[in-house]
Amino acid sequence: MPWREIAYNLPCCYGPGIMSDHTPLREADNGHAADDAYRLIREQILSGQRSAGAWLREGELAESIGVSRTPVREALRRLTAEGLVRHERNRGVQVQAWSIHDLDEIFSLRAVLEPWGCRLAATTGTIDVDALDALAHRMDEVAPDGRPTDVDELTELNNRFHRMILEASDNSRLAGVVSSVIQMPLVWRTFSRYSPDALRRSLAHHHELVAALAAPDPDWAESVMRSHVRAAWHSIRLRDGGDRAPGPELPDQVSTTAGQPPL
Amino acid sequence: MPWREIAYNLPCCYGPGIMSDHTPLREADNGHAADDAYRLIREQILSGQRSAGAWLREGELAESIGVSRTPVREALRRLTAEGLVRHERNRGVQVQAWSIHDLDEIFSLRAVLEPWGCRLAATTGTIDVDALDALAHRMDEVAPDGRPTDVDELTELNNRFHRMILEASDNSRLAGVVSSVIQMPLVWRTFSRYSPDALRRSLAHHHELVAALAAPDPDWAESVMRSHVRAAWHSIRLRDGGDRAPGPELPDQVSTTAGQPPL
DNA sequence: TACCTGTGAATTGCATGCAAAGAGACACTG
DNA sequence: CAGTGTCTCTTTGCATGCAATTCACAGGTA
Repeated sequence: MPWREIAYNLPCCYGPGIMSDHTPLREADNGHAADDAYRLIREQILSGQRSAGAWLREGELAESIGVSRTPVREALRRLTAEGLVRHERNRGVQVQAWSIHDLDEIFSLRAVLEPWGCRLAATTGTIDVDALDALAHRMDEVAPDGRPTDVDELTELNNRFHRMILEASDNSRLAGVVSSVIQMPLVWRTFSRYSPDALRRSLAHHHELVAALAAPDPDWAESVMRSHVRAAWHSIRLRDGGDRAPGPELPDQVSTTAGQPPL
Repeated sequence: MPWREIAYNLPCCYGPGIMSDHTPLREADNGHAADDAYRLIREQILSGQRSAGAWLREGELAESIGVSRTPVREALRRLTAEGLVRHERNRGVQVQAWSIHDLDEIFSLRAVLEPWGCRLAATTGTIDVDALDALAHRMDEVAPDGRPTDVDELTELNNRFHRMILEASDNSRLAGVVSSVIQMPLVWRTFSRYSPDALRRSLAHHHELVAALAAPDPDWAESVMRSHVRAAWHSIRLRDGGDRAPGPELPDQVSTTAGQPPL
């Protein structure tokens, strides 16, 4: 069967012969179309360029990114699995919309999982306390007196801080579950909602966590982390008109292990 | 633009013109190639037809299922996101291999999440106790005297029992997280590893859970569920040569809420 | 007006073919 | 004999085009 098209596929990357004039994104083109698509679309969602409820058209995305629809589809399926977008058969994909109820679900889950992970990290004792301490101090610098100079960097440092603790818990699924669940608050651009007081308290918690993990005292670590998460929950809700306390379904202490004197 | 191929795509489903003689699967063909591929591949993995470490070739799967490689790729990406298979760029996809350590991770997570969910279910009080009770009794019938007559049905009933409780917790993410995490034990074909004694105890737990949720007494419900999960953990490990107790990292009681008299 | 019905445009679903990346075999070189 | 280049074969990655579905909207009927 003869095939007459000459350059059916171009030699390497950079898709179809004719390309629209607005340069395709793919800044740090690493040669993996699907990965690029995933990263770029995800960024656009988290940065708010694509707002909740907006439809993501495969064709439009493919053109703007500079790849064909195939890798875009793959990226969209991945984002669907992560819960950032919703997929309806034969209709397309739209950016997931979040409600206060979602926020409550997420924080009540965090308020169970993160303290537990923190306890585990204190128990295994395999955490690099110095690195953790460095992160905490770096955050102080980025947010002197509770006023952040760079919200993005602060968020990034905070994520690394929490991730480091969870990874020391020796339960990789725990770390995976938490990070899959806390995607949404990123959309909320968490730290920009903190009052200076709340932010100062949050940073103080970090230092206290370092101390509890250095001790190491699992009860202390778990308890500080629970305070930390619940305080964050309040800080975010308060800015949102929602002034009732975070869900009554979560008692003040969910998980207290008996006894064991401090130190 | 002339197009000479006649049946380039066949009118509806059922892929390419020439099809190998061994009938493609797609038993309950619902007309959605990607979904069919996902379901069939998943079944083959869970049933053990594709054993851990085996490579899943897109071409082979596509042919055996009776679709093209595109929907197979989509199914494989989905399974990757769920952790059932591993994907290596340009090399392919292989069935995930599990270790005792994975089992411990999963059960220690369950031992935190399911009791908490059970507490929530008892607190919201929105659970259909009668339906739950019916499931518990049905399980008695399928496993009279701790000897299952149909392991598959028993597993299915058990899954429904636990899912029903988690869905009553009013935290959809909790249900999602648990079900995404407990895929692996399915591979272990859990109930076939239970001794008659262990299975009897497990079924008794179910009835006790119904009672605790009917009361409703959140402390009781939470506590029974914790026993239930930890007992299951032991039952599975004991059959595996591993005779040490499930990870010391999880104290016997992870989450005890103070006070509140029974009833 | 309310309710079908049909037509067209936009968009996804899927099959296919080429190009590129690995894996293994084998000869060649130091 | 170990290391290295090259050749081939297998398999994935991606671009593309047709088919099918959905939606909006216009026109016909009660």
